[in-house]
Amino acid sequence: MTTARQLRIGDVADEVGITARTIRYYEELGLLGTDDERSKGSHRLYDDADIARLKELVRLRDLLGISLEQLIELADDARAQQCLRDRWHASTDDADRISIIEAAIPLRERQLELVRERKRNLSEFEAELTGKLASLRRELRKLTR
Amino acid sequence: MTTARQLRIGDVADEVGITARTIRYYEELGLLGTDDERSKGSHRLYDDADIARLKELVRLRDLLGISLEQLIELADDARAQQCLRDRWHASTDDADRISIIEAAIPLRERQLELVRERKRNLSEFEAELTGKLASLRRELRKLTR
DNA sequence: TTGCTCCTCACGTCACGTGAGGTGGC
DNA sequence: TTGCTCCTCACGTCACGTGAGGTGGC
Repeated sequence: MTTARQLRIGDVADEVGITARTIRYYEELGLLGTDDERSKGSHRLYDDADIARLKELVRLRDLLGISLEQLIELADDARAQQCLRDRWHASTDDADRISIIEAAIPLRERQLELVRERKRNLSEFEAELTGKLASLRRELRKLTR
Repeated sequence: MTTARQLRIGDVADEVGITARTIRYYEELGLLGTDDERSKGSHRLYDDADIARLKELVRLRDLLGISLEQLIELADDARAQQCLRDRWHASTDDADRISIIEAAIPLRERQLELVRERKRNLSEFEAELTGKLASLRRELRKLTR
């Protein structure tokens, strides 16, 4: 049993690049493990898995512009998957692991498609900007010659 | 004098892919020509230049995640530039046009740099996702064989 | 004249920001 | 014990959404 390092909310916020308020808000929305055994008023504690999760949420939010409502849906998908795993966890057999992986693959594929679509839109924008810059520079050369 | 087509706010909203409320809000913030001669209560009218401007604002907002406050700054830059042009407009000489172009170029260059940075971040994300997908598929093949 | 779209308030909402006032761990 | 970070309300803000009630143009 490895003792994972326990981080406080401020450290997590710094590492992820958000504020403590945002982390509490995401917990309130159910985007993070709700940590049932924490007694009211006591400090929240996080580990590296939580940091990885938050970083992914923030990236989906910022780079893809996904709303928190949509993030909750994705999380629900993931949780349904987790539930599936828990139910079959007594018999950690191959059928179990296969179904988990088969659920995870289309989720990642959807994310990948969103990333690529966004890149295409940006490439279009980039092309327009380079075009405008080229014509501006052409015009400038014509005038300064 | 070409009679530019006059569009109403709903048509503009449809074409740009936003709502009329958003257009009014942007006008309120000073992101669109404030149209001084419109009497209170009468309909707003737009032309193709307004549509182009709105489309660019929306793209900067959505693809680059730029806040409206920052968009206002950019608009102020552009307006200062416009002011410069107006002041020297009596003598539409080369020095005038050169200064305008020399002001426009770094503005476009900054936008281009932002677009490329965003693309780099997305490429990084894309690489991670393809990596995860590859290992998921490897795992699946190992289990189903 | 009849719809339809537009107008102006004005309150609601989402995703947090920002104190106020108080408690907990090195 | 002294700071420092944490806690929980709770109100503020940004970027609009969403009616309410009324007016204007084909």
